Amino acid sequence: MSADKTPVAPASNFIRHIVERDIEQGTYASRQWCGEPGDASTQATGQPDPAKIRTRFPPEPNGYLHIGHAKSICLNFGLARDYQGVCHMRFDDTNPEKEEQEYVDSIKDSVHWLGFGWEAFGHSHLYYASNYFDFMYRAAEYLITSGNAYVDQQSAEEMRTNRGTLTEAGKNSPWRDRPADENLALFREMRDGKHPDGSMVLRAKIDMASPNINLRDPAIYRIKRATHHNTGDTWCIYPMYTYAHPLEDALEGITHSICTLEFEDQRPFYDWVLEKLAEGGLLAHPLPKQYEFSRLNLTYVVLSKRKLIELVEGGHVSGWDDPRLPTLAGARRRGYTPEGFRLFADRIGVSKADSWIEYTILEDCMRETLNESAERRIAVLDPIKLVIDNYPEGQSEDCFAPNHPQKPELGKRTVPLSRELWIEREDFMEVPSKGYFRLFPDNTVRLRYGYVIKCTGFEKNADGHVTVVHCDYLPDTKSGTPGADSIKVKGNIHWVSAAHAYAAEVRLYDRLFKDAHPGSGDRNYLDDINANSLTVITAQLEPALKDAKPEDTFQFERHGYFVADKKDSVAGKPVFNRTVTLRDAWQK
RNA sequence: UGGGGAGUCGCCAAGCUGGUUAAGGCACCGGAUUUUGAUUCCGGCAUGCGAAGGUUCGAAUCCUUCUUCCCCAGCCA
Repeated sequence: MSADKTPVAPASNFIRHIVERDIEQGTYASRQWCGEPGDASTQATGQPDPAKIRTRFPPEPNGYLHIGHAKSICLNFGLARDYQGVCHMRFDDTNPEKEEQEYVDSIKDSVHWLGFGWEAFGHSHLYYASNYFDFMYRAAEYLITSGNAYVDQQSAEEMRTNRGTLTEAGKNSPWRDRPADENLALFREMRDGKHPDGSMVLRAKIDMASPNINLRDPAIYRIKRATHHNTGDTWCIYPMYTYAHPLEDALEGITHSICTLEFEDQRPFYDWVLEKLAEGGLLAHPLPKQYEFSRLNLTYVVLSKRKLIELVEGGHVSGWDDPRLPTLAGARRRGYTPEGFRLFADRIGVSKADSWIEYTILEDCMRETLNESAERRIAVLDPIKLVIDNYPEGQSEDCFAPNHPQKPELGKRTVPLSRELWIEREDFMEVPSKGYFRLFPDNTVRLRYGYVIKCTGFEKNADGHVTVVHCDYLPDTKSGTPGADSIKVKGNIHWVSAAHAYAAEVRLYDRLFKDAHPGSGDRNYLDDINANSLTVITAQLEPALKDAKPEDTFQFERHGYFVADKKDSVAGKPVFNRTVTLRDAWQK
């Protein structure tokens, strides 16, 4: 069925147009690539770059990836894939205080899980900003000697006041016109640990009166005595993101540097740095260009790093991989699929408009991919006993259920039928509501893959709750036999033999927030938490489910998609997480 | 009251070097098939492109004014 469904090419977007235009005009055709990142003279020894374009996914390893990152990953790696390019996996690790190896590992894992890799043209394109510290330092010295940077000894406080405001120009630092050789000596002292943290900073010398605040002599190097996860204690000065990022891109031969809208104001500085270093011969044209797109906003979800941390540390969820969290680790445990995320990324598109994607779009992408891939199984989540009074006690027989209705090649499995079954509580009504066509007194219904039965009665307990439903089966109506269709019934309910069922823990997840825009208005987003986002039940499952392996996904027929939990399942005793329910036209 | 962005159907989003019946997806509404009230299939769904003027034979596309929303004053990224 998927064969005749030609995969729809991702919708066009402004970034694709730019890439296509650049390829057509040969904007980057003259780039040299020596096989690894390097400055102008190093790359000059290389060959014409076999990659038509180079993009990069540059997370800071200071947290877990979330759905918003998935959009960026699909964009950057997708572009490289579609235009014979390469996407570099790059860790932007310029702030040792916040970064850890643990995050590096989980990020790599998530990118791979999403289906992308960084092996191309015979090389592994895994890079770290920290590997460029030597070059960044050298480039900073060049900026100093060329009169484009100076060491400022104002306090952070003074720098802030002298930066001016959005509407007023800033004031020049008293150190702004220090001679280059003094700046150079001071900068070297900074590097050599002669000055305490925070005592001075290297600043680009641009324009304190610029209407763009980011151009009012931005800091590019700070003193910070911290052990770096990669370079250890080699350095006590570290470059700032705004300075480091364009250099990283340039050294790696990145053609299209794609980031989110909030960096738009930063672009003039990005170009400024690159241009200055190109003038000095440290970098070669053509230089990378930065393009910005709007970040993902999802209804009912919170994606800010700060809030995610708060949810985890505040104990509102069980950890970074809690299935209710929008982290990729959580989504994976929830049973969300890489295919679903890729479909989602294609579906929501890329633009510069602020937007809120409806959460159901994501769910629908998961349903769509899971419907295709997940085998069907039977599970009774809210069990009530059904007794077939005319079925012999102690007897049982096999019924045959296809593993996938649209894929007969996946075969069938047997499910045992006996006198006492578990059925879904909501599949019986003492007094049927209008349009209800399942079980109620005197109604006939099919036991899916089994017999047609007729409801003959029911029992109630003292509280008035139905405890047992009674029925008779019609012997000649077994599914797959010639008489199966002799009686037409509208209702079709699933069941599990009580004597053979596997009673398992099943977690039913719902959205973490009850408001589409958590924390909007003057509310605290924590007050919008849905108190019923997790329901743990004991369900009665068909016997075959006992052998499910961690991360096996299934459709529990008439319910939804479920996954055997990655963490809490043990051999022979899997527990299941509900990924997403099936659509239900009836409940509306 | 500085600078940078964005406003096309309920939600996304093409189109924007002027000329198309204003793509497509999701949602929604019909109807068909169906041993999942699932899936699949077929059909419907913007005289309208934030607003008002203007240019033009012709404008979502060009010009002017207005309006709404988002981002920026870390030695974070």
